[in-house]
Amino acid sequence: MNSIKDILRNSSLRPTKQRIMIGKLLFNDVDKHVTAESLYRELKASEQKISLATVYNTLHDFCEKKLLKKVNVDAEKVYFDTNTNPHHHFYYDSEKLLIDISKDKIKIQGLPKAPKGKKIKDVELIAHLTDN
Amino acid sequence: MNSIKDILRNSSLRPTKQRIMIGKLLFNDVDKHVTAESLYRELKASEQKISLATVYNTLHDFCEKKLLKKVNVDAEKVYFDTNTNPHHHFYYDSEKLLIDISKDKIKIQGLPKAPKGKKIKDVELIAHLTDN
DNA sequence: TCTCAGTTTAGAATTATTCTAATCTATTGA
DNA sequence: TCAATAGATTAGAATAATTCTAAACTGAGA
Repeated sequence: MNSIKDILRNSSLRPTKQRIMIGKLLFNDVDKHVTAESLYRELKASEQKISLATVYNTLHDFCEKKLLKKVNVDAEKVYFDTNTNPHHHFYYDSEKLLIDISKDKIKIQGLPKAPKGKKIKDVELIAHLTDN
Repeated sequence: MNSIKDILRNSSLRPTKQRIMIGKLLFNDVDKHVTAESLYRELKASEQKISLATVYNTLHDFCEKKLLKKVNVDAEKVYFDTNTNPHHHFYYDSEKLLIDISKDKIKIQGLPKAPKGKKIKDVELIAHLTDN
């Protein structure tokens, strides 16, 4: 079992107090979808002292190191997903809730090839759910 | 040929000066992808007087009336697409440029069915392009 | 241990978006 | 036709989301 410190060091991120606090919340549990704001609230509730700016910085650092995956769903909400395997999402529009769909279930055919000099880095598929 | 006023009236939106200004920029031309900010700059350049808040309000009104389609790609950029047919997108990450992919080219298989009481309203697929 | 060159943090600044009070407009009825 | 009014629309002000940057911290080398 990797400690948070090891995870950080393996990604050449210094294991600072703030990053460990955040890492504990993110990586000791099942897969999660968080926002900067939701994490910040969780941290405050646990009496930890950290600024919202640091939460943002850390989430972005983690993304760069592929420890998290950024998911843009809603204009006013960026989610960070601890599941970094290629996969897709259901999004519950009214509940603002994100659910993973495993990638190997889904087959996408007919995607045009990328123009010269470009390649497809990532395919994001989000199925929006509403009440029926 | 529908005038902008007709388009607005058909959607039960009052044909105000501001909406007509915006409608002219959006609906008299080929398909476009705009942001509130980019539209606002265009309007200012043409000496029209309008507030950024009104541009936001109008874009959202147009979306509600299905005259535009909102596309969330990038955390810090919401696009509005004048092509309201179901379709998908290429996104040029570095250029922040959005390109339509016609829906009938693409086949998506294996999408789980929506949970009880929910239905899939919309499937958004964005293929991110980077330099290779 | 002491420097010094990055790194990291978080308050301040900026940017994006929404709210709401004031203004405008279409309709109704005299 | 015209005034009153209810609802729609606008845009300045407020809020919320995100980034910037100066100060604090840390680790490697002497």
